[in-house]
Amino acid sequence: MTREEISSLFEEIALLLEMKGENPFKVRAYRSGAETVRSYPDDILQMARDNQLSGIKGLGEALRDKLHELATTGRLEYYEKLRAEFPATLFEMFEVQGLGAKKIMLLHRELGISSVADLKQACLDGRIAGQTGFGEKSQHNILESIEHREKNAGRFLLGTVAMVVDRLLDLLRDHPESLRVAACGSYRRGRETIGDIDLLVATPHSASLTEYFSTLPGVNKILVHGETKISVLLDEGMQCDLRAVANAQFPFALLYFTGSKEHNVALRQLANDKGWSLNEYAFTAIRDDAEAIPAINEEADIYQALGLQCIPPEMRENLGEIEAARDNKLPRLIQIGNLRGTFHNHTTESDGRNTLEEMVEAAQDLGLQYFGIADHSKSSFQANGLDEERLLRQVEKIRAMNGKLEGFRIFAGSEVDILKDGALDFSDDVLSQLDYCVASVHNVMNLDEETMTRRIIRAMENPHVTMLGHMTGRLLLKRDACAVNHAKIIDAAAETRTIIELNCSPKRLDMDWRWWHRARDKGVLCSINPDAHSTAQLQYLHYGILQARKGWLRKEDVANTLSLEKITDFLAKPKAQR
DNA sequence: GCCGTTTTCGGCCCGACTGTTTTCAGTCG
Repeated sequence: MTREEISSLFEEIALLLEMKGENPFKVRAYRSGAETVRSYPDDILQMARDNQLSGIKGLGEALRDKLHELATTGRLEYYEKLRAEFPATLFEMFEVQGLGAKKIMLLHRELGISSVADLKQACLDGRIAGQTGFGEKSQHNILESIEHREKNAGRFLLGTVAMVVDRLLDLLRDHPESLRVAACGSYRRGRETIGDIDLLVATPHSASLTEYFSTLPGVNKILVHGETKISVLLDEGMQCDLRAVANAQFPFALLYFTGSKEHNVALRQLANDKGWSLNEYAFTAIRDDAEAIPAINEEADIYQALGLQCIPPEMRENLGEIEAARDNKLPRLIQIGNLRGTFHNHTTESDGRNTLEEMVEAAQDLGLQYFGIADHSKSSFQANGLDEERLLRQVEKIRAMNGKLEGFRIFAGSEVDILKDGALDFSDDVLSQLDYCVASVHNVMNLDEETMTRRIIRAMENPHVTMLGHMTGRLLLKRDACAVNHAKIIDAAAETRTIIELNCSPKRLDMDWRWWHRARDKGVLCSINPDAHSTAQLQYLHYGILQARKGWLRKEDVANTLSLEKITDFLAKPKAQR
């Protein structure tokens, strides 16, 4: 068993105990045990096998024994017995908003409900309202949440898909007959959620590639299997289509399967104007007076043939990019290599998994010149937020570390909670001792649009608020964005010289790419922030770059492309002069 | 179930919100 699997197993035990109505502190012990296993900075599995676990905080005698059993036998009798007490489908009910262990067990006991499907039927029959603790409103909300869940079924986060795609592309490259491979579709366009994966391979022997693909590890079920196309269901639950084409067709297929559909329609119209048709295989002359068809080796050649600059995949949404490419006015989009630093990162001091030192080292390994620490503030109890005293101690520590660093600087900040009325969780006096601050909403997310917008703008008006964190609080596929007036907030950001964050966590990708073009034109600066809770999550920057590119952002629109010297000057200036 | 210790058991991060209820339990962050 892997560390991650053991960690999830402990979490599942916590859930099972909750359902049994066990002591909540016992439940918490398993949750924190799961976290300890997940983040322990040494080979904890080997230590478990060697019975060397004593002295690890959060792992007492009971959890140590269980960890030892898991590490040596791969099984846990305690868990298996616990698991057998409940129907397996009961767990999916936790995905319904507003339902926890208590209510799920009540519905199971009173109405025999043991799956989301049962639950939906019971709502439709009106059997939920009237149960203890449930009324009409609860029944309505449950139904709404189930429908939301159904609507998003079969969609996946960009970050989830990226890992699967990387693995499959590597396997395809391994095949001796594959010449070029690529992922297309909404994945290549950097959409924040993905329906299914579209892969493309150039090969002289299509059939052997599709055959090979059908045998790859992770392929769960074959849906369609032809000579040039195969569709499979992967273990992760997503559908994946592979097209195998001749090398000469590759650029056309790449363009066609990348889309978007609307973008392709517009391109075909341009081809028609030249007397050609355009499909996934080639240009074909369709009129006697057609222009000569140039040689096409790359996707860029197709755009050139149509009289366009090559349009980056992220921009292909038919939102003005074709006109811009025709007029030679495409923006020079930001690239990952333009980033010089990043703000909004967490450490073990609040709810991160790595220490300040580890996070800084990871940032240096990435080649960054500066790194901002913004742990949670005191109101975020659930995230172990820092109070004034702990924050100022952290600032002191950062200042001391900076004294020993050459050509690299740590900026001391805070992710300060925006309270319900728009006030901040720290006084101006405390905030003024920081290098910068990210202000974010973490609670009372259900205000009406006007109140929420006013709340956020009030926070931005504070002279110490450098940037606004994850503007809408959305959790992709899980929780809708808060009601906010984007346009008003963008205007206020321009007015108050407040940076807006592009939060790169694949769960958030917030503010949404659709608004960045407007923000850019208003002169609002962006900060591409990973919201990293571990060293590994610094890689989230890649997703942020994709979103920034979708939003037409250039290097000069993003604050953390500034050199260390320039960003230092920038932060030292009063907000109004930035 | 863990921790700290007043070594044998009591305390364990807090608060808002919701929909129920008629004073509060459950959920969520």
